[in-house]
Amino acid sequence: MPLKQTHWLSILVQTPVHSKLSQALTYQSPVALAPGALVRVTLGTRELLGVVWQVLKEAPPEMLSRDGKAVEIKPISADLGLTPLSDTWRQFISFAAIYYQRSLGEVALSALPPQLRTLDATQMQRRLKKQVKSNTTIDPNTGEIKPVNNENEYLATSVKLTSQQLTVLADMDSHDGPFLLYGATGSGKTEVYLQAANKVLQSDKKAQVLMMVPEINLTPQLEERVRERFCPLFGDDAVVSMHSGMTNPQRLKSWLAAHDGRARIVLGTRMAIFASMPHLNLIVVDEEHDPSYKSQDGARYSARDLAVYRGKLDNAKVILGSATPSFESWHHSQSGAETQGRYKRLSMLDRVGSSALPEVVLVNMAHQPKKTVVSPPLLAAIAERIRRGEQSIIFLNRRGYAPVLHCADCGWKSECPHCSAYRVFHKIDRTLRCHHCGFTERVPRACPACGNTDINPIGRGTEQLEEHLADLLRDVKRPNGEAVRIARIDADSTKLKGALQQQLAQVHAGEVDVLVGTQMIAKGHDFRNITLVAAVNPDTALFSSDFRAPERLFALLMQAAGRAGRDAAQGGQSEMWIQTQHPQHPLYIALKKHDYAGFAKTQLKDREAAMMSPFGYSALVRAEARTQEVAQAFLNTARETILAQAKSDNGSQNDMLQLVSVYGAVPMSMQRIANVERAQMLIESSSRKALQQFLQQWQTVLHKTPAKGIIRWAVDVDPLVI
DNA sequence: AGCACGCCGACT
DNA sequence: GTCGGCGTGCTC
Repeated sequence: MPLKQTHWLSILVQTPVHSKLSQALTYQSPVALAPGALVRVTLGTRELLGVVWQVLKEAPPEMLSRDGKAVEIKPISADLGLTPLSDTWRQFISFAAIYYQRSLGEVALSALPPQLRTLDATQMQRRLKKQVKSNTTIDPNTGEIKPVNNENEYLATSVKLTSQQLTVLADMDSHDGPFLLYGATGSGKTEVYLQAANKVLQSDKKAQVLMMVPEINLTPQLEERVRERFCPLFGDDAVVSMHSGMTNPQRLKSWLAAHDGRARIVLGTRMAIFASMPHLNLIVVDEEHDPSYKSQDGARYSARDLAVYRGKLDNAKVILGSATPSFESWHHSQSGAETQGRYKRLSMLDRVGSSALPEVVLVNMAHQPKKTVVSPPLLAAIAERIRRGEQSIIFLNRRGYAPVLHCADCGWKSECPHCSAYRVFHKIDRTLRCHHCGFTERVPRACPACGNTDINPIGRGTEQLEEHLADLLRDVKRPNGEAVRIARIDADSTKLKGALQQQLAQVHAGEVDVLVGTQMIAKGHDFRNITLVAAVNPDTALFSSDFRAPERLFALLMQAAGRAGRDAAQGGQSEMWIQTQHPQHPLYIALKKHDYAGFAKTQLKDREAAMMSPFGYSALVRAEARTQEVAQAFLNTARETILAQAKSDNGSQNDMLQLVSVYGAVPMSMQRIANVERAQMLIESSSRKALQQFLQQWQTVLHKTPAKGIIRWAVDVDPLVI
């Protein structure tokens, strides 16, 4: 029913890119609303959260439904009454949606806290009132209620900055950025972030800072440091967290605090890049090389790349920090005509307290007996640490007891019936578990194929390594004569909530002598008393088909090495041991010299020759179906359509296609997961612009391609693995 | 994506 | 007779 006086609005709701409703919908409102306002609207029988995207100047042209009747434009149900989202926030969402080939509605709505979708207007108002209350404190003496004092006196920190930290901070003051802060582990990057943040927050009463970390559970120390530093200055609710481990009410609370400007610092994982921060002045991306900044579901965005764009939009400085930057960032921060130095590189090569980086020791496993797990020299080195009362970390990137169970008689292997993968043998509960779909069974007594009772594990995982080390070290005694204490940290040992924190605390308290684990312990943890870090079998990544595997291995080993000798007193005697069949491999040679720059240079040369990122751009289309044929046929049909279209069009489309290569559909490297077949198609271009243009049209073609039997499909722009 | 409508099989 | 299976189609 048309209202007497009405305002026409285009409004975004949660709609997937697949559906016909991927565009903004039109509603009307009796009162004027600004773009960015949050409203509730009806869609069919449901009531949904909507974001006002545009205010239309006039009544929209009449839409006709299939049966020829005019589609009625409904009024909105309610305005939630929040401050509208900013123009730059909306621009940012638009950019992300276009760049990553998703609908506006999907990106905008998934950028908001989930609970906002369920609250109606009255619940929202109640919530806001509560929020105001929590922003006040009760004076313990008078019982008087007063607002938190946000204009606290400046607390001078007792931290003494190194000269390189001061240099870097001065450079950040005098340049616009974005900055690549290239700093060795232990060089004091975190202190630079805190100082930079402090400066911004002190100089502008409203300024906000966004700090991103790869995984917040793994870096509680950073959160602690940020709170310790800034809560006394700006109040307890000036620092909020945003990550998926929080409950929905907590997430809403943090989001609202950031949105209305009360939160001065937002500390979060990749999702925090979409936080509404009206006075955003600084973005820090810690460990910017970390793959977890790239989302692997829904809109597959890179929070690191988006951070650079958001900084530009919001006129905020951007600091990307790492000891082993992504090759993309490294390349972009090179001075030279080619890259025009898009980022400003700032280096901090000395460790605080001038503790040396640990010495890298390579053990040539080709000279060891065939099935050696822990070589005698490494074992001796570990034993030596135990006798001295020092700690060691041993890395193995395979959890479970053994990656596969095998029957020597008939050749049966413990394949997962639902995936193209082996089920892993877990001795601890005598199960075979698929690490992809979770399918679990008791270990069979005899070979399921031939009945032979002699079935054996092949290879080894952390569980077995822990057992093996306990055996090898059983006669070694600690300084006080007690037996060795060995612990294991991996996804299995930390399944229970809080288990990780508890286990880490044990290591910190010195209750563990040897820690066995997967890469989850390589990240972010400062263990003071660790003087030996060893990678037992890192070679697999050297010859992986994944072109980023060497980069990741190098970063992981550097990071792992950084765990050792954080204490200046022990820095000199700390060691990083690597057991390898290929001690002459350039990666290990570079690692031995702690030569990230040299390694990056040779790797970037290879990538340039192959026109890979950052010299070329790519996207993947992935399709899932019950059969591989159906998945591939869908992709190939779409490909033929767009190629035919371009051929018949002699103009711009054809020109664009000259710059883009579209390859045929192939099975994904993990071809089948949980009985779903997966196929992918690679699209490459030397021009980002051409690739974007192509993807734009590709999107419509894909939508029109018959998708019978297709479970889902999605485009992944700038994929991590090809 | 939800959610309703709709048309066929085994149950209190 | 009804509960419920998931196929088709619509939502400003």
